[in-house]
Amino acid sequence: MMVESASETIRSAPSGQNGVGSLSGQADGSSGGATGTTASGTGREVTTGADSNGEMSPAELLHFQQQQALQVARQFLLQQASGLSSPGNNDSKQSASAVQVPVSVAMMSPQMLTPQQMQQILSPPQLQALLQQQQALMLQQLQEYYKKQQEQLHLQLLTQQQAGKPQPKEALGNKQLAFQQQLLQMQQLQQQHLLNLQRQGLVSLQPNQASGPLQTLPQAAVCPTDLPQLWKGEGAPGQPAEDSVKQEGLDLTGTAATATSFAVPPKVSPPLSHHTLPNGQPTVLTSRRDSSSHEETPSSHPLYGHGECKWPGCETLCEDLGQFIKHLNTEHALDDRSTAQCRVQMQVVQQLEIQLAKESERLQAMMAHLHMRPSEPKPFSQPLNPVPGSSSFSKVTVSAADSFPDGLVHPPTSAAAPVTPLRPPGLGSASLHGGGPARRRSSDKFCSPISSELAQNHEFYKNADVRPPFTYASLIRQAILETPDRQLTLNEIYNWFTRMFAYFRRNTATWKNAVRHNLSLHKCFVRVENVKGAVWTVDEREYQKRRPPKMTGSPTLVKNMISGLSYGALNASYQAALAESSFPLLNSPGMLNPGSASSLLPLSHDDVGAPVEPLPSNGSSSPPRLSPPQYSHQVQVKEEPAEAEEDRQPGPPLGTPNPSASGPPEDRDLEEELPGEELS
DNA sequence: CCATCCGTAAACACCT
DNA sequence: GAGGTGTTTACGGATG
Repeated sequence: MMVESASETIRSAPSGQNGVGSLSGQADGSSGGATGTTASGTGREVTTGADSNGEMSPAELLHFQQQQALQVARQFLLQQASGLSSPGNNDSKQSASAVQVPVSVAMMSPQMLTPQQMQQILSPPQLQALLQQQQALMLQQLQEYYKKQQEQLHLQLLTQQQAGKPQPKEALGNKQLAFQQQLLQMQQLQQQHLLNLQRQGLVSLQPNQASGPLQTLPQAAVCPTDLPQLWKGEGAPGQPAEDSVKQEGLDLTGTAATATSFAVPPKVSPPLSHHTLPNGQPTVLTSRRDSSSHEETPSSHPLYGHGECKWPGCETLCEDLGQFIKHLNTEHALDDRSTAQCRVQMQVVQQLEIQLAKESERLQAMMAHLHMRPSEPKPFSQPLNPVPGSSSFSKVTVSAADSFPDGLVHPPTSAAAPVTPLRPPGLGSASLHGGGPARRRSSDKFCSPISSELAQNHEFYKNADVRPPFTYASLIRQAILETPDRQLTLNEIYNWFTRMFAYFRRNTATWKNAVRHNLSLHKCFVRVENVKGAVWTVDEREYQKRRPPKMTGSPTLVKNMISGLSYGALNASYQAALAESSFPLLNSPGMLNPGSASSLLPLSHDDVGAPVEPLPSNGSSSPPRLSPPQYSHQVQVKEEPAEAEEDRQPGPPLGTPNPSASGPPEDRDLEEELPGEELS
């Protein structure tokens, strides 16, 4: 148990009842040895009739769009492979524009990469850019489609009138109704598609821009952190949440109507509303079936997984798909509430997109830097490349790592390799390189502060229902260390989890159990009796003991990457790459590395004092937790460490449970200092 | 194949 | 008794 060589990451749990929709959307339970991502590979090369005209059904059109997206992506890959990628592509926007390949051209691309392959090769930002562009395109075409339909309808009406045929009113009405239904159908398809994409984490759509990828993202009127609450709130009928959404001015209905028209007045007969919904394919990038959404996919539904409804805030248990469909039709019919929830979801997507854009920028800069391309200084929050000589990968030392919060620099040797965008298909993608997607095995080698990573991305985790790529132990530790007095009650730990990660706002029973389990199981967590009760502290020594001295990059990372390309996994991977590099560092006995000594300090510093913004988290009921800085002045000791620790801390020499009580030599002392230091 | 780690589930005890 | 807190065991998946 001392050696925590294994994954330091929290992988997507197949078990939990619901898992993250995004993570486990595809296969229930553990069935997915190759979980998810499977189906998408096939049937990919479909060449749908190019002219998306009258004949094409909405579903086909969508499918067509998806194909186009894939083709464009492939084209992009080609460009990259041939080194065409302009160095200027530092941010996703540029990437996006750079990818503007005429559809026709894209369609002709000889490259036949599977979506998985592309995902393996393309970095998240790249995918993001590609998909966003494609979505914009898609929306445009959909709009055209709408127009055509309308024109057709008008024409029909006109001709009928001209013909003087006394068209029974009902007939007209029926036609219009039919048209409306068709529109609605398409809209739902769109919505479905968007949801799918969003769940896959690959794309999110800006409601109010039908075209034009990635642009100034209109800040959501709703605070991202409110979203989860909104969901919950909306779950109950007559909740104010819905109203709040409306009054928040989410005028998406008007502006977004073209994109995702949730605004369709529910005058259309309900029955048809949901038939089209069932079945997006949880698989990555969706497959053909996905688009041909009229046929029921018997086995899956994007809103159904692990036996429960994944409609935001719902989680109703449904034994089978049929039951779920029923539930969907009854509980989530096309009504005001559902519409409002969709709007909220759109906001979620928006936020994710924003976050993704940020991350994309960062990644681009990282890659640019590691490529040694003259990357223009990005407006990062992070002061990277302090290391002048950093240009040489081989020489990245631990100290350098300090300066490399995000740079997943693999100090020795292979550092360069990971960066290359193109890699043997079987191997991990460069973009997610080194750090390893979900697991941190290789992390030791990477020296970048991650807790900082966590801090930097905490906005992301806060809003995105993505499982953080850290183990429970790491997270717990982080939670505890983030507090000025380095101790938390169980409940406070819970609160931290829910506050920091959207993912942990669900399945509370599961992860709370895991938290308790970890607290009890790991020696590094020390329970200290308190007046009020008990608080938990971290024994850094023990914690560090867990880390194995040697770990090198492993192919397993790759595997993870490949297998887990779903939304969560993708992000997790990305995050993990960044994150893992930091946590470990903190954890690792810095002593091992001579150079690390210096870095250890700052790092742990970073770790501890991580700039985690306090951010009013409406999410949790937790008492407003101040950021360390604000806290510093507070009372250090919640209570004197009663003598109740022996039970847990029998013997470890340094095991003084209460950090503040007796500062264990180096580490602890250091850590103690950190807060103050950081604060000042 | 084995050992280890991790996450999850669950049973149980204790306390409020 | 219900619920929260802790502890412990068991299991399966992932990994080296």
